[in-house]
Amino acid sequence: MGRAPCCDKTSVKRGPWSPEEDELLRSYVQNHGTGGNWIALPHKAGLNRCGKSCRLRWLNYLRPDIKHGGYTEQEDRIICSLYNSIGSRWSIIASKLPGRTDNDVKNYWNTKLKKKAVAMHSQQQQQEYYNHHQQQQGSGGRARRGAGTPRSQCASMQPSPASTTASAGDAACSFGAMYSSPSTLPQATAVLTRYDGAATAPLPPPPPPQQQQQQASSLAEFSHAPPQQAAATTTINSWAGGLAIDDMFLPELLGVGDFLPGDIFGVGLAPQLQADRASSLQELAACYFPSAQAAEMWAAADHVKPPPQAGLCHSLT
DNA sequence: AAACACTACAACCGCATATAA
DNA sequence: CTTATATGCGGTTGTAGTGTT
Repeated sequence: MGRAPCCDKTSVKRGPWSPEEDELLRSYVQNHGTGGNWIALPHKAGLNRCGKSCRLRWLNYLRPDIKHGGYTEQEDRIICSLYNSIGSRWSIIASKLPGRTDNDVKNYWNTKLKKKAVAMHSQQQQQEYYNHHQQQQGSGGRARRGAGTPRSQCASMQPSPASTTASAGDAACSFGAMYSSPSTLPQATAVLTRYDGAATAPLPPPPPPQQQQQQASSLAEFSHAPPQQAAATTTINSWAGGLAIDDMFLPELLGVGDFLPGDIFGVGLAPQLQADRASSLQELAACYFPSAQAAEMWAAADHVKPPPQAGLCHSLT
């Protein structure tokens, strides 16, 4: 049959860790390692704790390479960029930030960064509203997204649908915000779709046929999604709508200098540059494909090689 | 000084997936 | 192949510290 029970949760200590417990766990792991068995570890280490709790304590707090607080501007941008692209995949985001844990990044986002994003998004919308009215009053000049707004971090925060948790009151996670003013988006703005089978938010109403065609062609042009699925974007819920690419930080994250819409997966890059960045691109691409099959479909489209088996998405921090 | 509100973050909970028996 | 457990992860909660009234 199966394995032995994890622990008796009624008899183990819970709540905050004491310095003594920390020291016991730290010294044990440093001397013996985890042994790949967190369940047995607390007993061996002389701790009256659940193995799960020990693992969490070690990974999120006691590891020697952990950084606490003091997030840099660059880290903020990386978090925003990745959240914008892949949603609340904290372990993936944290893996891009040396010394940071998923729990830490998650807390940082929920307590600080999200509020900043909401404020900036609100400011951006006000600006768009203002620009729209200026345009209607015949002042000429096309409304520019974010015009007059400092192009700083999180200015484009519009979390992906799948990142939402259906908390209707949460402006930062408002699906509608993504589509709040599509007419004000520059016509050339590319549309990025990503796979997420667990999209919880409702899809926006389908655009008129002409716009659908235009959207499909923009998808084909930039090839953000595997072509077979990109063509079916408007009919397959798994491709959870469109996400405006208005993000200046992914290229920095990926180490790509001149970023063009569509370059996330290497399309449009010079061959040499594409080769140089293949690893990073594949890592990110891996985040978009739920299965090896999808990755193969992507590979069959002759864009990039399929993500490695043990890709970014499967690695822990 | 006390009461209340807010913030930050550690820890817990539950679910999905991997894996051992 | 089936079942039960281990592990990893994201969401949520609890609480200590700090600021405000």
